[in-house]
Amino acid sequence: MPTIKDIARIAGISVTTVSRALNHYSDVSAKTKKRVFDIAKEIGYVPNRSAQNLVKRKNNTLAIILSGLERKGGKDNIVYQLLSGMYSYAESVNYEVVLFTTSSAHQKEKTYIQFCKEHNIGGAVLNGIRIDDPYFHELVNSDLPCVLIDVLAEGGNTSSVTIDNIEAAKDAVAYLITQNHRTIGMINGRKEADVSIQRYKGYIKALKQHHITIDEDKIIYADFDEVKAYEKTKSLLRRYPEITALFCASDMMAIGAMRAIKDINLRIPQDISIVGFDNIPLSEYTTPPLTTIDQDFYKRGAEAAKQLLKMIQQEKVEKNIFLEHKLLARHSVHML
Amino acid sequence: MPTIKDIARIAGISVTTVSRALNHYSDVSAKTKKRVFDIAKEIGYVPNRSAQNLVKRKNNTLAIILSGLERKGGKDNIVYQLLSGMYSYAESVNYEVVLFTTSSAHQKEKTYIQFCKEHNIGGAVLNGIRIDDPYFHELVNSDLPCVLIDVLAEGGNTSSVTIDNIEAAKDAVAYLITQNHRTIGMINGRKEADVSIQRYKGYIKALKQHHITIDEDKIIYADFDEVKAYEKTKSLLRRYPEITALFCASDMMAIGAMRAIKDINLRIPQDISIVGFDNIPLSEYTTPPLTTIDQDFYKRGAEAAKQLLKMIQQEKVEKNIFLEHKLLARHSVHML
DNA sequence: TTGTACGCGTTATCAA
DNA sequence: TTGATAACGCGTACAA
Repeated sequence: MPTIKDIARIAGISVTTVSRALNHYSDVSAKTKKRVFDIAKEIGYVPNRSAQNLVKRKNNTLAIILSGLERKGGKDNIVYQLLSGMYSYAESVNYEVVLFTTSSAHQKEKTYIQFCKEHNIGGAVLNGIRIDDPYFHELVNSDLPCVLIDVLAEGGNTSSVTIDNIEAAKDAVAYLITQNHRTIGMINGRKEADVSIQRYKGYIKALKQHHITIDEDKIIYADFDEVKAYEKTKSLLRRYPEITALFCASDMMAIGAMRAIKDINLRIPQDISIVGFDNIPLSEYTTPPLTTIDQDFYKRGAEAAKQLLKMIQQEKVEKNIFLEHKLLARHSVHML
Repeated sequence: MPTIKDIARIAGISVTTVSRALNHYSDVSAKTKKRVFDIAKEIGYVPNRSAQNLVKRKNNTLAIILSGLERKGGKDNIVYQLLSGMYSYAESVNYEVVLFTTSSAHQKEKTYIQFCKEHNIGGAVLNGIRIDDPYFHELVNSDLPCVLIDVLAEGGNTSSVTIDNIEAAKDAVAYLITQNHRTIGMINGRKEADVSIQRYKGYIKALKQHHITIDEDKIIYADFDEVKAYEKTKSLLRRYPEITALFCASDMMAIGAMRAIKDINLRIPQDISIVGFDNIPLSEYTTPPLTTIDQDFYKRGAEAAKQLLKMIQQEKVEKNIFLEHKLLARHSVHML
């Protein structure tokens, strides 16, 4: 691999001059500069990033730390969208993105911080990290800029990009209520998850506003998992045949629930109405198409990267950025 | 950021010894070693990858070069699966994976090779790169180990991981024939794409084996795009109302075609049978569920990484690896 | 406008 | 078992 030394030797000048020419310093004669670039091109010179990073002590790289990149995990397309949005913004400002996963971290006993420092990462976007993950706290409490997806930021050098999950859940449930549903079950995610807590609050809020009695037994937790949602929905509906509608905290769970409903020979939406959350690509293709809360994960990723860059450049940023959401009425809800 | 120098200073020993201790060299006394690790932990030492890479001249990094990481591109989940599989294998052998996209390359006028050399990449997996991309040839003809997904390898230091697309397409069409279909249209991808050429051959082969007349006009190209498939299918079916079945070279196109069929008031599968290709997650949720050719992209990614590693380690490898495929009969095909 | 000299953090060579 | 020294490729203060 040719280096600037080679260019210097061939051109008969010093490496300093080569370096400055390559970096478009103003104090290099046009002639020298051209010569340097010609030679560089001719011998196929490519700068060595490691050497550059070493001397510059930074490397224009953002990390995205994911809770999983597992075989079955991508069905909802959320990670992809996030990555895509983040990548696109990073690219536009000449940054690169590297992936790191929680599984990889724990397997190698390498904390997120270690990974970031090793790689000279400027800042990290975190998605789907459980708040009981010790590595998570270590990172969030460090001085490394972090942007959290879907978890409200508190201390440290962190901020977040999310939607107003309370409002969104409230919108979903309120919609069911306007369609005259009064006995509405909820399929929630994980009790400890921030989004689940928020969406639970929104559910409660909507019911209260319409003076509907709350029955905690009609709220079940299915870990954001399609299969668990399937099973738990089955037993929920058997226990409470009076339920006419279901609010699900994710589309994947809604899809599991839809299958459960069909399997116990109930019709959607005539017997059971259902609304999901996320608007994943799949939700458009179910039968019937799923009414859901739309949120834009591509934009979320891009916003997160943008936010992160500001933080890296020490600009002042809002602690929590709330993006738009909207109710997308398709055909899984029936007016009573 | 603390360095080995700091450790050396605190421990009162040389950096050489620290380095050797950290790297588990056998010629360091247990006592010294322990002391080094204790201090390292205490001051929060993290090795600097850039420095390591600079001196070791290698990286333990694989690249995956993607044709796109676009907002709308991930619907089929293929890139995710590939990435997931590749990542999982790479992780198991302590390699890292970095992403690079064709759009990013062309936007910055940075060739794939440049990217790889800059980053000291050991080898690259390529997916979805058009063969008329000049950067593609530059890379494939270089000495950098490359593994191609879905494109047969020829010269250079390349190999490929694919399925037998001819056989797979033949299986799909033969299946339609066993269900007594005789007028079978094909929705293919792109005339120049390797997989499209192979699948075309398989389609022809199946028809010939059963002595069915081939009508090139019943083959259309929809660029692997759902919307284009929708439109082109509409006009195809109007032109040839005698068609009873469609073979699609991708599930996304099949999904577009299904919508077209419904929109012109034909029923699936009673009026038109349809078989797709890929077995993407979506295909299971369509109405009716799509009969398709199943291929495992997760495994493909893992296999590609494995292959790449062998090449990097100068082991002998097969030029083209063919993975399994199988016909997955769901409910979009009707027996005549 | 150009060159000299040094340092970034790490590993490898050789000698002690 | 340890240490001094050089080297990896590059950027930059300072001098010329």
